[in-house]
Formats: sequence, structure tokens, C-alpha cells
Amino acid sequence: MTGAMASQETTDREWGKTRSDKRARILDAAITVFARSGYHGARVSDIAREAGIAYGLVYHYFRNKEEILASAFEERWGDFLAVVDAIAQGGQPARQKLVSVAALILNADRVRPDWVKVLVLEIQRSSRFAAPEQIRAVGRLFEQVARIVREGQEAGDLRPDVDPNVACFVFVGALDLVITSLVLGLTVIEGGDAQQRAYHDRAAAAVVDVFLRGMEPRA
Amino acid sequence: MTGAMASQETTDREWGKTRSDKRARILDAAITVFARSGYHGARVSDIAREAGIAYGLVYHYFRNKEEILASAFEERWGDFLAVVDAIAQGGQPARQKLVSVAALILNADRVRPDWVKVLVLEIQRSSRFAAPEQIRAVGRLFEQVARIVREGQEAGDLRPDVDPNVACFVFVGALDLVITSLVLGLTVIEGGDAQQRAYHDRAAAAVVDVFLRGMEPRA
Amino acid sequence: MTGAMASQETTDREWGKTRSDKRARILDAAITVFARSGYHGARVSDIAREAGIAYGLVYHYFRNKEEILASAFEERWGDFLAVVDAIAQGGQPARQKLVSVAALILNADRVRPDWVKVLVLEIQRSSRFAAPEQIRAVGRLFEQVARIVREGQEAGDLRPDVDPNVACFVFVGALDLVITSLVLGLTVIEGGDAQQRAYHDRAAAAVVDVFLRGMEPRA
Amino acid sequence: MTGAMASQETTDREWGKTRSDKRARILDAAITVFARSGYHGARVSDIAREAGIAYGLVYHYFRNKEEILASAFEERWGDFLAVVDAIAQGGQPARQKLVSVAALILNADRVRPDWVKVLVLEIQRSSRFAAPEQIRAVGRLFEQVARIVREGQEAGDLRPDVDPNVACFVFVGALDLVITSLVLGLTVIEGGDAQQRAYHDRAAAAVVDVFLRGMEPRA
DNA sequence: CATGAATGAGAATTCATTCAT
DNA sequence: GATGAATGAATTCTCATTCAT
Repeated sequence: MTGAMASQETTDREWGKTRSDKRARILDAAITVFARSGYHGARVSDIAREAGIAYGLVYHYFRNKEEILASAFEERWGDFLAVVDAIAQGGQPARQKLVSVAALILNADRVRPDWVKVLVLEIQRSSRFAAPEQIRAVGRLFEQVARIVREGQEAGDLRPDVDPNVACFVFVGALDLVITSLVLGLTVIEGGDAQQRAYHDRAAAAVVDVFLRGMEPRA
Repeated sequence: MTGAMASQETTDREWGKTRSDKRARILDAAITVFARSGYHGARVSDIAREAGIAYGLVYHYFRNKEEILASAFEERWGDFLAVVDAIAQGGQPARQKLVSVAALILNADRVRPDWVKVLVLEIQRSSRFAAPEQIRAVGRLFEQVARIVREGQEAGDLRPDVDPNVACFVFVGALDLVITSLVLGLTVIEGGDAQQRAYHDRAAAAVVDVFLRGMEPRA
Repeated sequence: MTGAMASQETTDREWGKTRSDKRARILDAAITVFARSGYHGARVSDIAREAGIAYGLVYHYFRNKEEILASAFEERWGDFLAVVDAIAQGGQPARQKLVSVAALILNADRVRPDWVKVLVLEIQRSSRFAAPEQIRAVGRLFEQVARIVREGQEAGDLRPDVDPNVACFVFVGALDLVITSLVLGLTVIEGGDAQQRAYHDRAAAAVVDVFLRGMEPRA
Repeated sequence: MTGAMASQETTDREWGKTRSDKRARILDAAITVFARSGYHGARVSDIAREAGIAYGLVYHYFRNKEEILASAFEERWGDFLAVVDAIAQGGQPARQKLVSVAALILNADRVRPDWVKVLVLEIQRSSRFAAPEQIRAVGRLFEQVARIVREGQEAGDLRPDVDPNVACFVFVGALDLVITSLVLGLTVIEGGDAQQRAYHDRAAAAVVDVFLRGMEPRA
């Protein structure tokens, strides 16, 4: 989600637009349009217009509409996963890692709501027909979180009697639904960016807190 | 999800098909087809063929394709919500209510995976364009769960320092992702029905347990 | 080319248009348009307009454009072959059979130039990509003519020292080129229908004559 | 078909590719691709790739796709016609000339099946829309053959009572169909090059023989 | 000359919805 | 109620041709 978006074959001449530049513009435009209209509601012509390029050029860079979504997913999700990987491999205690992941996910929604919308809502749609790679890519997120859990269990920071995968689903599912409720407008945050940030931070903290300490009062 | 499927105007004459019978067949067929191909991928003709009726007859019972999905959602989801309502209004302690809700959701997936698939995956899709009633309907589930949480807090069974809505998102989100991982095939359960039931029961128990007692080891 | 065009599933109700009626109209329109513009130059919308029906109805009866051509070929060519079969199986001497075949082919061009144009010019086009059935269908014409030759040889009416297949190619090829030269406008016949008919008859007679007696003067 | 391929403005500098060299490569590539995919099925990019040159360069040498076909036709057909001209103007008897023409045509198919395929099948296609020059060019072949016939008639070698044009159609049509049956795979010759050559030679001889002496047994 | 990115008109095909029987 | 033929707007994808570098 952060991280340099690796440009595939940029020659990076100083005078201007390169191959991958247009490609990236198409991808950005596509995410915007997908987020606005949904995958099936998005017309290729919309994407072209949003990108400010000619219609047919889209097909110069992508075989078809499906490949646009797949590429967008692959690259953005790749960036996102890289950050999760970095967090998972860090030396911090499990609790801190989980806070970081939660903050990453929830903040991503604040900074790039389009991307999150598409990653969260649109991918499932196509993935059931198409690429199992995409499903596997989603699976990689779970693996990283499950790994954080497992290492936390081994370090004695987390209960060892819960399947790491189930724990992972609880954690990610909780975050996912918090986001979805925001995306779908079930939760409405009034106020400006500051208020939104505050809500996200509080939500992240609360999710981690419930996940770690549970809802039952401690003696 | 359980409960009688409310037939609107069944006359139940002994000699054969009645209005609501055909209507129900269309709805069942639609869910099957939506689950198989997704809402946009499903053709009205597919639904008609699956229901074993003539093409145009669908339009006697439903104004359009969207209404088919809406009706399927409304009726099936209504059945489901009725059960959740009953659980929420019962006199049991919060923990027991949550176990019941978790078991209800996870078992629904085992008994009627098609329905769950559609409810979980397809509704989000169309809901952003179409009926806000559907969103509100989903919201009613959250309300019930939040109510269970709130009453648990008032009864001293649950920590009072967590927003019931956030707690609700954590709980439902966790269940949702467990289901989704099953639906998407991220989690594969080998063995027969008994094994599946066992997995679901364990998962339900684990989700509730993590939700209530947290992942941090207690002293 | 003559003969009743077998209507596939006509129910023949007295009040009007039946399924196969529309189908036949599309086929007729297609042949007209193909003859005018060529297969690739013909738009499906042209065919629909020529047939006086809605655009999409074409796709009710035919899977795609290619299938229209294939069907047109199959049915018209089938009619044509039936007549050739009848000639070949008749009890006349080979010479008479060949005159009949030549007259059939050349007259077909006079009566239904569109059909001949399409059969002669357009089929080769697609046949190289698509249906080997079409190639085999053309082959059946050759088989019938070769059979006439073979039986003529066995009856002592024709020289036995020439491969019947080669003889068949000479005969059909000769007729084909006469037609093609008419279709392409290399040969222009002035005057009305009577003149055209006269030319065709003379050409048919001449082709058979050359085929049978050769160009070398007889002692 | 044999003969030097007339290069328009060859400079033949020793250091490498010249204008006409690239041009010729495009033409060769085009024929290969036309033969493989048909005129309409051939993309300009296919031709460029086959020729091993850049996409847009094709448009330096040819105004458009049609002109590529026209040029290929013109130049290759021109070479072919030159040979036919030479044969027609020779001092041999008609029979010998016809044998030469038949051998020329059939052997061309053996040596350069691509060229023949395109000349035979593709030209008709475009000729009805495009250049009447091409039709006239095809007409020139007929003229030469008709001339051979006419001079044979005048010399007393051939029957005078047959229209030279009809005789010409019989002869060329026969050859054309022998070729077409080879091109379409209706006639399959097993064995290697030697067998093919033998078949062609026999076929050429047989066609001429039938054309000259007819199929009826002589007393 | 050479390159290949950019353009956009054009065509096939799909499919929800209507309607005559 | 039941049927499925008929409609046509909407959209994706193709590909010849142009043009900036």
C-alpha cells in the first residue's frame, strides 16, 4: 500500500511519459472506476476516459477487462503484502505487530479508500470465476497473520490452545467488517479527516484489544 | 435459514402447482444459479431452465432480475433474522447467546451453502447500487448482535469499555471470514459430513472463546 | 437448387409465420447480402434489415455469423446435390447425364445468381478455416460426377484410360470457370434474358462437346 | 512465377538491406500470411512480424493493406504472365504450348504453394470490391490461352467450331480445379516430393489429353 | 528510415425485457 | 397462467492507420 510501485519496464527517459507510465495511469483509473461503479458496472470506455487516453490503448496494455482488474489487484495487493511481510518479520512482540497490521489496514482505507474498496469488494467477485492465483494471494495475507499468531504463541505472548488459523480469521475478519461497514456506509463518521483518523485509530486499538483480552471482564 | 419458508399466498390445492409454488421454485433456482455464476453472470434464462419453467414466466412473478435477488435475500434473510431475534430475546446469558448465533451461522453454511454464498458474496455487490433496504436488513443483524453485547455489558457479563458496535463487528466479521474462507476454498475440510460438522462446531466454539476471553494468556 | 426447400420444423399452421419461416427469411436475406458485399463485408445488421427483422433475432436462430453462411451453404447445396444425385442415378447414357449436369449448373446461375455467387465464391473463403464438412459437401459433387464418368467408362461410352477423378476435375472446373467469368464480369452478355439463356445453353453444349470430343479435329 | 522478381528501384549496395529488399520481404511475408489466414484474417501486424520488421514500416512501402495484396498480385502474377506470354509466342504447335502452360501452372503449385493459394483464392475475394486492373490482369491469362487456341485453330491443329474463349475456360478451369482440389486437400498425394512431381506431371498430361482428344473413345 | 505507441471507428455478440399467441 | 419468439440498447474487443520520437 505504501512502497514504491515497481514500474515494470520503465526506461525512465527524462523527457516524459514512458510505457509503464500509461500502464500505471490505466491501472489507477481502473481502480477509481471500479470503486465507483463496480467491476461489471465499469465500462472500458469509462476507464479510458478517466485515464485520459484513447479507447483502444487500453487493449494495448491489457488483453481484456478482466486482466485490468487482475493486474490492479496483483500489483496493489503485492505492495500491501510487502508491508505486512515486513511487519510480520520484525522483532516486536505479537501485540505490537497486530496493532501495526490493524493500523495499516484501517489507515489504508482512509488514505486510499478506492483501493481498499476494490480489493475488498470487487476481487471476490471475479476470483470465483477466474484466477486461483488471486485466491492464493489473499491466502498469503492470512499466512502472515497466522504466522504472527503462531510466533506469539511460541513466545508465550498468546494462548497456545487456539488454532492460529482460526485466530487469524477472527482478527482479519474483524478488521474486514469494520472496513466494510465503513465502505458500505453502515458506519458513518461525521467530521473531517481528523475525526476519521481518530475513529480509525480507536477502532484499530479496540479490535486489537478485544482480540487480545476478550470481551469478558477480567477478575 | 431454518423455519418455514413463508409462502405468500399458498392455496395448497392437492391437484398441483400453485402460484407460490412456482414462485418458490424460481427463488430456489435463482439462488443456485447466483451461487454458481454470480449475480451478473447469471442469466434469467439460466434461472428459468434451472427452475424448469418457461423463459417469460419469470416476469410474471418478478418485475426484473434485481427483484429476484432482492426477494431471495429478503425472504431467506428474513427467516434467518427471525431466528437471530429469538436468540437475542431469550433469557440466556450473553455467552450462550453468542454460541447459539455462531452455531446458527456456521451450520447454515453447512446445510445450505448456496444460500450463504449468495447472502455473503452477492449482496454486497448489488447493494451498493440497489436497495438500501437490503443494507438496512444486514444492519438488523448487527443490531441484534450489538444488542446481545449491550445487554451482556449491562448484566456485567461483558466488558463495558468497548463500543458494542465495534464488538459486534469483531464477532460477526470473525464468523464471516471463517465462512468466506470455506466458501472460497481457502480452508479445505476433508472427510464427510461428520467431519464438516465437527469443524464447524469447533470453529464456532473457538470464535466465541477468542471473542470472550481473548488471545492473551490469563494469569 | 430446385426441389422443395425442406422446412425444418414447420408446424404449418394456416395463420402465418412459423419458426422456420423466419429462419428461412434470414437465410435468404443472408445470401442476398453475402452476394452483394461478400462474407466479410456483410454486416449482421445488413442481414437483419434485409430480412426485415430485429437485430438480435438473428442470434435466436444462429449462433453467429459463420453459422449463417454454413447453414445457407448446407441447405442450398443439399438441394443442389439432390438434383445431381438424381441425374447421376438415372438410366441415361453418360453424355446425356453430363449435359444435364452442365445445364443444371449454368441455369442455376441464370435463375439464382446470388446463390451461385455465394456458393462459388464465399464458401472457399471460410472453408479453409472452418468446417471440413463443407469441404466434404463439395467433395460429394465431385463424387457424383466422377461416378457418372466411371459408369460411362464401364458402359464403353467413355475412354477408360483417364482417371475418373481427373476427368471430373476437368469437367467441373470448366463449368466453374465459365460461371466465374460470368460472376466476375469477365464475360459480358448483352441483351435480355433470352440472350443470356441462349449463351448459357450454348456454353453448356460447348463444354460438354469439348469434354467429350476434344479440341483436336477428328479425321 | 519463375523469372527475376522485378525490384522497382534496387540499388544493390553491398552494405546491406536496400529499399526494395525490405519491400520484397514484406511482400513475401504477406503472401505467406495471406495463404495461412486469408486476406481478411491477416493482420498487418502479422505481416510485419513475419517479415521481421517494425509495425509501422509497412506503411512506408505500401499505402494500405489492400495495396500489399495488389502489389503481391501484380508482381508475382506479372512474372507468371511473362512466362505464359513467352510460351504463347513460341513457334511450337498448340498442343506443345498447352502442355507447357499446364506444366507451368501445376508446377508452380508444387514449388510455391503459398503463391498459388493466394493467387487462386484471395484475388477473387478482393477483386469484386477493388481494382478492376486485377480482373483485367487475370483476363490477360485468358487472352494468352485463348490466343494459343485461336492460333491452333488457324493452323488446323484445333477444331475451328468452338469459341476460343469457351475452350480457354475449359482448359484453365480444369487446371484451376485440379489445383484447388490440391489446395483444399480434396486430393491428397502421399509420399515425398518425387511423388508429388509425378502426380502433377501426370495430371498436366491428362488434362491436356482430355482437352485435346476428349473423353469419347475414338473409333 | 525505423519504431511501436496511440487513435477511434466499426462490428459481433449478449441478454434483460416485452409481447403476441 | 404459460410460452418462447422478438426487440434493440449496450458493450467488449479488433485492427487498419496515423504520428511523435
